[in-house]
Amino acid sequence: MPETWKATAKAMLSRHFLLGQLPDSLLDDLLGHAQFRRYKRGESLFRKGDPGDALLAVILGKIRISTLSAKGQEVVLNMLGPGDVFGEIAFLDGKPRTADAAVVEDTGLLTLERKSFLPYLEENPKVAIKLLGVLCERLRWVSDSFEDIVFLELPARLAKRLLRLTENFGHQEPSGLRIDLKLSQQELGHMTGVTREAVNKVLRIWEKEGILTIERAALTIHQPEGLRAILENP
Amino acid sequence: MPETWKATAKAMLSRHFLLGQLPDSLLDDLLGHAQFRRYKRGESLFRKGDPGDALLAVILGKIRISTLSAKGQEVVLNMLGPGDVFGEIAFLDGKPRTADAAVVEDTGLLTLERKSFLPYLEENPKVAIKLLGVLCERLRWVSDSFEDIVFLELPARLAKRLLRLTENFGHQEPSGLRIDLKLSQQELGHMTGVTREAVNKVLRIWEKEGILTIERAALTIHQPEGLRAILENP
DNA sequence: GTGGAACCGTGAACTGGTTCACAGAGCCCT
DNA sequence: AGGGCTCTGTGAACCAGTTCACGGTTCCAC
Repeated sequence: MPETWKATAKAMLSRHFLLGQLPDSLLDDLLGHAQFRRYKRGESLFRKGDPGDALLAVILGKIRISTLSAKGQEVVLNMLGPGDVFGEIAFLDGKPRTADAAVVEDTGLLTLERKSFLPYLEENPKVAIKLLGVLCERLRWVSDSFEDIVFLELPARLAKRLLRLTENFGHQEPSGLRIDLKLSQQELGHMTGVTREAVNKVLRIWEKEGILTIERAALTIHQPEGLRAILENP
Repeated sequence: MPETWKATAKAMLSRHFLLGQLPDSLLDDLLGHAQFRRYKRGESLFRKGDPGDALLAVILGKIRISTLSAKGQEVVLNMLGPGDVFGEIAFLDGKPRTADAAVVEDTGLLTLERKSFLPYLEENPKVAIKLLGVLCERLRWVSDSFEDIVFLELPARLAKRLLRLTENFGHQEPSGLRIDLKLSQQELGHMTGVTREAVNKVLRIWEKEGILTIERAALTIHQPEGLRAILENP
């Protein structure tokens, strides 16, 4: 998408659950301020504490949002794919970034700079209101994750995470839903706030029960209901 | 404050870290849409999942924001005092409340209804932008709490919480900073995601070390540095 | 193809925090 | 002023998840 990126990006944004409701002309305006760039897998986009203040939208590829503890322990907060928007916090308040963002596989991103956008925002309250919606959504998500980690124990947390991953990244296959993010058990541990070994033990139990099968960089869920059941009861 | 509440409320809001920067006329406008009411201690303002969509501001008194797990375990997310604003999420997106709010001690609240405010918002982008700031602030706070709970263990979490409480609710006394929220060790447990007994054990150690003294419904911190030190190392 | 590197599987010992159980302290209501 | 409450202190058994340790797999680069 070397030169046609604007069209693709517009199509993508207009499919966004909130931004999509904006009138066509406003979307064009927005894109007028934006830039498109490609990134290679492994690249770091920014780190927690960095001053950057751009808003980013994933056009294609996969992005990992994470944080490191003082002792180097990592937590993956989210995995993003095409259509997802991130970096809104620093973008909106101009303060340091709240987490790390890195490219998981080759990616194209839309970038919107704070300074080129703020004046525009004042004149377009509709856009501001949409953004309020985006932030509320994000806030609900984070609060939810918070509750999960204090209330649920590992099996439930892991089940929930896998279900969420299937929603965003699962392909339907004859044998079941396949998640083929390059997802090591280590990473799954980081997503659930737990060690590699603990994840392994739970996954193997589920494999024995026929709920899923484990492959190298992928998982196939045969019985999503099995996972849902774990969420419901003790 | 039976009839003069508008003046008091205005004074309070103008001291708010973000809303205070709004021009005087806008503040008056805002207050024109607001209502004042008193609440008795123990009253529930709303529960998670309720449809309510008002924005609330504490004029005086104390409010507890919390959630319950499926099995009835409670987590206190925050304690609010005069000048604090809450309920913005449901207010802004019109969806169900994300947590419970209850009155800890007799309280006066300013209430702003979503429907009477939304049209106004479209015409005053400056207010929308301030609200974006408020949401960013909240998002940073929640993300922070999230990291605390996965990265820090109990002593550090508790130390951090106590320091935060002294900031908002501590009185300076000859012997040290006194927190006299009616704060049972049970509640402290709820705030740190841990049992009453676990809190007790840590507090007693600190008492023996002279960092603080425990009274019935209060704590006196003699050496805040002691707590800060716990945050820094292992 | 082959040698390393990164990932997976699993078991044993350990640990921070829970659960249960019970005894004492302070509080408030009549 | 005394009887019940809720809150505190503490110890013993227990448990989910960690840490450590090590052997086996799969992948990829040369």
